[in-house]
Amino acid sequence: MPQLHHNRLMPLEDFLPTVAFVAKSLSDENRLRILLCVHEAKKSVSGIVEELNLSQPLVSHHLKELRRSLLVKVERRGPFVYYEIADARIVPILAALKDLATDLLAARTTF
Amino acid sequence: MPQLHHNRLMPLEDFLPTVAFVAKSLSDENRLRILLCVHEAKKSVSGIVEELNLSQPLVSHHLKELRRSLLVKVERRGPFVYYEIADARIVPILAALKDLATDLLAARTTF
DNA sequence: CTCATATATCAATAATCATTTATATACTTA
DNA sequence: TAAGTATATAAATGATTATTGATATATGAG
Repeated sequence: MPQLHHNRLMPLEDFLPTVAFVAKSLSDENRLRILLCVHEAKKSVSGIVEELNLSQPLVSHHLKELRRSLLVKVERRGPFVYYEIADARIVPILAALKDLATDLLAARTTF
Repeated sequence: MPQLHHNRLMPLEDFLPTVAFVAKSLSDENRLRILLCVHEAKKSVSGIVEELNLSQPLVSHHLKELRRSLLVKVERRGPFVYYEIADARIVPILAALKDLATDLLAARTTF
């Protein structure tokens, strides 16, 4: 088990491609809805489709993208494929982005 | 000064378009480089151009996008236009994204 | 094996976007 | 006003992407 928690010692600047890649995965509203959906509980594709009222190919497409960025985990059980959030820390990060954005908007519209 | 800090009470789900919009602004490596560049100090466009070795129109283009998402503030002084980070809280958020992404990658490559 | 269902992939389309080159605008100085 | 510099915008291009409709693959039931 070599270097545990080496992450916090590495400068942010060296990981900008990685950060940009993850941010791109978070840059679509439907993907964020799917991400929060599978954060509540492990969900099948059809479950997500019904819950979010999106087409099945669209959900599969976005799930593929979320898999590419490792934000979700997959598990096949019978004919169903279940997705769940890979790391719950993404949610407070999204909340922090929301807080920041709303503060910036509030400051912008305050005269 | 109506409802201060109303943000934390609002559910994340209601702000997914906003979050997606900000995330899109963070989804380009050059924009992230510019953002960190103007985080160090207030910088002119030409200063950013030299420091990052990007073309001037490209830097102007990305600065426009960062302005659209309110992540940077602008100030004209003489012929120079200075940009600075609008809210320093974006940096720890980026660091958290980096930590999360590297952890996910490490877990992925651990067998 | 056949059928029904769950999910993934393919093809096509329209839209968005990053980048470059060229040009326009804004400001300062002489 | 004319010239020079700083920045922004425009036009063009190639690349990526979100979405849809059709089809393929995979799994389980009978």
